[in-house]
Formats: sequence, C-alpha cells, structure tokens
Amino acid sequence: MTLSDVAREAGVSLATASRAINGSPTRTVGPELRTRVLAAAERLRYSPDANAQAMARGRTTSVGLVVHDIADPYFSTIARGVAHAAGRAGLQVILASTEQDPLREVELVGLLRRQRARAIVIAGWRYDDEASTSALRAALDEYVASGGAAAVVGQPVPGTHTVRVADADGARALARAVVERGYRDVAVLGGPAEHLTGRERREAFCAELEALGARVPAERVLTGGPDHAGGAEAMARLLASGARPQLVFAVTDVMALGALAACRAAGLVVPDDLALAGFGDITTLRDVVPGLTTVRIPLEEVGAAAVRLVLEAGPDAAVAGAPRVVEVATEVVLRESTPPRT
Amino acid sequence: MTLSDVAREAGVSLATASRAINGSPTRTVGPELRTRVLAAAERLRYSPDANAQAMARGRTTSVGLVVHDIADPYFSTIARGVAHAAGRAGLQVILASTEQDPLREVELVGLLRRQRARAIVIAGWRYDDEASTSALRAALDEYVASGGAAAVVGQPVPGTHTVRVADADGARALARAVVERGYRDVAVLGGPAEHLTGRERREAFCAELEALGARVPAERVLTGGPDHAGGAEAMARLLASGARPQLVFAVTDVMALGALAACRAAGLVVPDDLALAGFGDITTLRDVVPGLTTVRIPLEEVGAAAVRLVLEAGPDAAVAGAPRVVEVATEVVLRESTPPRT
DNA sequence: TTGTAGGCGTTATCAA
DNA sequence: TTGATAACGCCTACAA
Repeated sequence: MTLSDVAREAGVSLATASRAINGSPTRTVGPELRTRVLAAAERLRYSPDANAQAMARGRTTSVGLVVHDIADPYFSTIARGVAHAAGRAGLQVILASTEQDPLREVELVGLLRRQRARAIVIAGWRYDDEASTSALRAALDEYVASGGAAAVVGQPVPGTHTVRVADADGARALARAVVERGYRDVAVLGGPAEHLTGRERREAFCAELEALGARVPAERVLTGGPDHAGGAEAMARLLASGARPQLVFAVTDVMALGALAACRAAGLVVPDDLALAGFGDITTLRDVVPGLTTVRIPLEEVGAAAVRLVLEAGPDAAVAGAPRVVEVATEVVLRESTPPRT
Repeated sequence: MTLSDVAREAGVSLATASRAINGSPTRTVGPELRTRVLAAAERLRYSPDANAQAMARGRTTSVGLVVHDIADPYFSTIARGVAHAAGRAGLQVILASTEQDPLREVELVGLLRRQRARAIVIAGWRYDDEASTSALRAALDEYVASGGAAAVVGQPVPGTHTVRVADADGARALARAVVERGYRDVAVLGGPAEHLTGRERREAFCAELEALGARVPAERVLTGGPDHAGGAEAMARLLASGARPQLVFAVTDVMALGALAACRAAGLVVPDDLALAGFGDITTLRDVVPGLTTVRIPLEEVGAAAVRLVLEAGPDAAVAGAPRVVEVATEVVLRESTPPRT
C-alpha cells in the first residue's frame, strides 16, 4: 500500500493525499477531501514509508548512539536518557555497539553516516591513542561535513560538541572526602593506561590527595581493564604484592565491584580490612553491600543532554570552530565502604 | 556527494559506478573502471545513502528491538545479544523503549513498520490484558502482512515466532531445589496480577511446591510492580503483615533485589532470618551478597536467538499459521541466599 | 563489460 | 484549494 494507492482509492491526486496525511507546511487540504483520504488510508492500512520520506525531505528521523557495551549499566543508563530524549523529539535511536573495540567506533560512525542519521552520540570511553583518535576525528569530520551533528560524552574530542562530565572535580572532591574521613594510605585502580576518563579521574584524585599531604606512591597505582574483570584482576595483583592500603579507589564503579569481589575472594572484609570507592554511581550500587562510596554522575541526564545538545547546536556550530560544551556536575556519595577512621 | 557525482568524476555511467561500489549479483565491472570509480569515490568522500539503497532494493537493513526499559539489566543483556547477532548479520538495531507502558508497544511496532524494519524483536513483558494484547497482535499482523518478520521473547503471542524461555520448568526445578534444601513455609512475590511471565513462574513454582507437600497459602502470594520498587514494596507488605516465611521467591531478580533491600530496611538478615530466591540471573547478581539463588536464563543467547529466528524464519512461516518456537532452557543456580536448612 | 532508462514512495515546486 | 510533475539517490532489467 503506497500513497498512490490511497490517492486512487480516495479519488484524489497524489499531492493531495500526501498533504492530507503527512501535512504540509504551506498547503492545506479541504475538510471533505481530507476525511476521504484519511478514510482510504485507514481502509488500506496504509503506513507511510519513512525511508521514502527521508529521501524526499532530505533528512531522516534517527539519531545514532555508539556505546562500548549496552549491557554495562553505565552505558545502558546513558542509553535510557538518550532513548527518552530522542523519543520526545520524535526520533528513532539506532544502537551501535563497539563491543569494546575503540577501532570499531570509526566503522560505526561511517555506518551511521550511511544511514544518514541526523545526529550521533558517542558514549564510549576515549583512549589516548593517536591512531584511533585521529581516525575517529576524521570520521566525525566527514560526518559533520555531510550535514550531521555529533556529540561526545565524557572526554572531549576536538571539534565536536561535548557533554563534559566533571570527572576531575568529582575525583578531587572524593579525595578531600576520604582524607577528611581519615584515610592517608591509598591505592588506585586506574583502568588501562590510555583510558582517558580513568586517567583524568586518577590524576585529579592523586593530585588532590597530594595537596592534602597524602601521597599515592607510583607502585600503588595499578592498571587494568575498565571492566569488572579488570578491577578484580588489578585488586588481586595489589593484594598479591602484599600491599594493604587503607583505601582503594577504582576509577569506575564496575571496576570497584570487581575489586570488591577480589577482596572477598582473598578473605578481606570491606570496609574493615580495606575501604573502597568507585566512580559513577551506577544503578547496580543500590543492591551492593556494603554501600559503595562513589562519585555520582547523573547518567540518564547525561544521555538526554547529549541529545539536546546535538539537536540544538546542529553541525554548523562545531564546524565553525566553536563546538559547544555542556558541563555536568558530579557529586560525592559517601557510603559504608569508606567509614570514618578513628 | 551522490553516486552520480562519483560516476561523473570517474567518467563512467551511473550503473557502472553502482556496480563497482556496491557490487551486483549478476554484472561485474572491468578492473580498470573499477579502480577508477573507487578512486573517485574516495576522493569525493562518497558515502552511499542507505535510505536510497533501501528504497531501490525494496528492503532495509535494520531490525527493531522493543524493550520496556533499556536500563534494566534483564533487557539490556538481551539487547546485547540482539545487537551482537544483528551486527554479525550486517544489520542495524533500532532501539525502541516503551518506558514501561504496554500500550506503547503498539505504537512502537507501528513506528518500526514505518521504518520498514526487516524484523522486530519484542522483549517486553506480556500482560494478560485483552485490550493491549489484541492491539499488539493486530499491529504485528499488519507488520507481518506488510512483509516484516516478528519474534517475541518470553510469553508467546499467538501467530508470532517466539523465543520461549523455559520459565515454568525453571520455576518447578527451583521449587524442588528449595524443598530439597528443607524449605516448607514459602511466600511468593508475584509481580502484577496480569504479568504473564510472572504468573507462569509463580503458578509453576506453587504447583510443584504443592506436589511436594509444601503449600503456599493464598495470602502468602503478593503482587507488586515487576521492578525493584515493586519487589521492595511487596516484601514490606509481607513483613508488615507479620508473616515470617522461611523463604520468599520473587519472580524476577530485580524484584528479589528490591525485596532484599526491604529486608535490610526491616532489620532482617538474609538468609539467617529469611531465605530468598529470584529468577533470571541478571549480571547484577555477581555483586550481590549474599549470593542470590535464582534460575538462570541465558539472556544474551535469548536475544541472539530471537534475531536468528526472525531472520531465518521470515514472515511467511508465521503467516502460514506455523510460527516457529525456539525453546531456551533454564537452570537453577543455588547460592547463599537459600542455604540448606538443618 | 558498459550504458540507458525506468522505478522505488514521498515531498515540493509550480500552475491552474 | 487542488493537481501535474520534477526531484531525492540508488538499483536493475534491458539494450548495446
């Protein structure tokens, strides 16, 4: 059932049918014809072809969302925000998952460009890797040049709109909070060495700690995957080294949970033997005991903000060399995993 | 940059450019022209328009995924499976979220139909509600009639392909397992009364329990939302009623976690004061203490199976009155929340 | 192997 | 207000 069928059935022209069904900015349709067309459409179970509309109108109604792993609560909550905001704007979300491979981001941007997605939100971690970063930049540039709008969540990518999470602020605030609670001897599970978000959190945390007179020796800063297994493995290494810091800060909640598991496996009790803190305040935490001290990121809001940003700002702003940046605040949430030391 | 531009730049016809770039089942292009075209495309940063291709070819490369809440680990893990399988098949995933409203499913199916999605996977809960069910059926029928393929996860919807989770089997197995561990006095948090998946799990669980001589009195079967808050609220009601069953079975893990929170709030210790079991084995559980006894559903596999099903079977099979059903097995996972009673 | 031309389902321009 | 008709970007018989 195409629009022509409907037009014939209603005995009107194609143009009139189009205007009656999908409206027109300028023209309007007489009430009689309008109802006739609508009735015909109903009778024929007509459903407009969004692809054809996109072609004719020159723009689609979809936004792309790139994540590393949709099953990770960090990303799935952002996705929720994106889906909600997109839905309210009458847009579809095309979900693209890199499955943890930064290089796939580039392919996915290309794919989304082929789909002529109006906008792209990239929510994966950024890595300090010249090759993948510049490839991503190039892909995004082409995308924007072809009329799309892109926004990145977290670490900014030069030239693109960004929803900037106050990672450093949060990490510093966390450092102050734990020092105030009496912690001095601290270790950090920092994610992969090139993991920018992790690095920023780690550096800000360590700097603030140092400013407060509580240095983190280099050998107390471990690296590992930014996921559960990585956190567990890093913690296991730390423990195996014989270190028993008063507190361990993992740069993502998921890593902290992995670390928590490793502690249990080693027979250590958090917080009695070791205090623990994470970053993100993912939903999972509501069910974790002891409650994990963390830095809250309003993840859903972050996703929604990215969509708004990308829809309002449009491609031009970024092209003009003035990419917009929205800053999202973070907040320390103290829980039982870091009790005051007496 | 359109294909015409590329053709002109390369000095060949549109047809040749098309064949060189996107291949052709029958025709082949001479090596010299092919490289010329490819070079031109590269130079012009040409990116094929998937919408136009979809129109010309008469089919898109996208599959729709309908979930109730992408931030719920149950759905996000299914989504992961769907995204993975779709990616392998060269398809995009259009994510559609009902935000917990069964009626929105119908709209979303319509939306996905307009997008001409090749296939739709519906992963929301089913409700025993004539209005919404028949509306959904009607929408799916129209979708299938217009050439799409649809599959439902969980409770079957008549006439559609289904990935059937062995909920009843799992619930019965769980009943046997807990009885064997010595539990007799049991309560059930059953989700909303019309929640079909919850109902099936609850009824199978209760029936098996009864068969083993351990009846669940009606007043020990509570209803509530199928989410965290619902589980917490139902558990609170149960406790407020003065009941202190030996074991509480919540029909979803998320509810069980809510119940666990309610127990803590009431000062009860699981499993010392009360044993607890859930259903699903969502990822969240790996970080929950005490480990929650549950029935494992291979969620990721379920999502992937749905995609395979819908791609292999196609629309015709369902139309022909023989919708395919893939059965996915479940497995009881005993953890510390239900220790053997002595 | 290459090119010509018609068509996919809509929208939008331009007359009537 | 209505109706032809040319795009939109691509694919694909059909011809050459």
